Amino acid sequence: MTQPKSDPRVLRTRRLIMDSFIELSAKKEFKDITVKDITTEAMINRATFYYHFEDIYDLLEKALSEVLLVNLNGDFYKNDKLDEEAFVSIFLAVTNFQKSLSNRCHRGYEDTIARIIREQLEIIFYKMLVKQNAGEEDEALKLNAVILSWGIYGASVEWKRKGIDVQPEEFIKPALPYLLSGIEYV
Amino acid sequence: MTQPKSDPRVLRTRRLIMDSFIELSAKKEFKDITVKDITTEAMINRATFYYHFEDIYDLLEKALSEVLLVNLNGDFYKNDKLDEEAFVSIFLAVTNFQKSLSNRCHRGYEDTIARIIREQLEIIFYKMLVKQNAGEEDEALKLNAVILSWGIYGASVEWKRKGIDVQPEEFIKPALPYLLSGIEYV
DNA sequence: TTCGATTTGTCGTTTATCCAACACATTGAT
DNA sequence: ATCAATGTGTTGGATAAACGACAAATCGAA
Repeated sequence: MTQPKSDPRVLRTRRLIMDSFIELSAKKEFKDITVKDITTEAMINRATFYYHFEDIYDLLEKALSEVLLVNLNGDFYKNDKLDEEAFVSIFLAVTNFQKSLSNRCHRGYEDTIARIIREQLEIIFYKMLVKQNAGEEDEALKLNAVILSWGIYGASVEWKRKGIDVQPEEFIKPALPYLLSGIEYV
Repeated sequence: MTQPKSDPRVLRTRRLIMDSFIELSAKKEFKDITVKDITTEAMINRATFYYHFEDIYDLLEKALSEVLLVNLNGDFYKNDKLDEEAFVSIFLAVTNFQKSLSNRCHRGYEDTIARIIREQLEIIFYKMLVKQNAGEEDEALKLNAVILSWGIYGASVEWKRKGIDVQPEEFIKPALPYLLSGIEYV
């Protein structure tokens, strides 16, 4: 994992690349986007791309993570504790994210996207659990975060399967007790 | 005179600086704008500013040149020849430029602005004269360009003195024969 | 005036970006 | 199947940008 650099040049270049990629994603499918397209749009050298990203899949991963994180942070980070309201708004963020993706047509990468979403959820849950239960054993919190992330992600998949006519709130609220049964530190 | 560099880093940085300066000019007066302000807004290092510009006056000069050139190129470069229509549209560009400047409040730099406008006009006229009279003696064309630039610039000053209720077209059209008397290569 | 704070230019070093070139896929048309 | 064109990923050397530090200049208030 690359540690976050603070050099302005790095931040600027990564932003240019990310924005260009998201821009292009709105026009083409992922499979038709080349590294050359991105670097041309971003007006940076192609070699510079490889300085920051393994390849185009690495970029996809990081771009998706970022977009999802923006979605998540906007909403629920205000009250800082994992109550019912927090779970509902996290679930809403995830389902909104899935909807916006299906517009952008990243077909053929559902499993990649799934993994990214779940990993990000795990990170978020772990952070919130640490805040809420300061001083607890790390491993136990980590395990809880894993379970919660799989649970919420599974719920979003199930919601998707049911079709868009079901409101996410109405779907998740009755399911929450089941998801939380067996969770220690919430 | 610095020769135009083609390195993308150079172009990008200069654009960032220029845009930030123009941005700031809309909010503050020129005298209240510091190099630090500009580089902070542009998110570039202060030392990098001095790599591209002598000082803030150098930037003012180059920024004004560019803005004026954009004004000029947009309009009249289509028909490529110095007929009456071309003179009218050049004059319009200059007077529009002066109006937009008086909004942006660059007080105390009227003479600098004047010089820049005239120099740019000279460059434009020379280019067009070269196109029109391919193969003529350089010095004669240069002289004509100088005379034309002073003439048009003088006319714009005179127009400004008269107040904005006079339409630029109506002002310049009757004056053109006087401006052009004694010009050889038009 | 004097003092402190801010701005201005400059410099040497480190780091990110550019560039040209390369071998190796992948693609698409004939 | 072949060939040309295009994309991929990597390298080494050149150059621009970042950074911290510095002395000098400018400004404003005590």
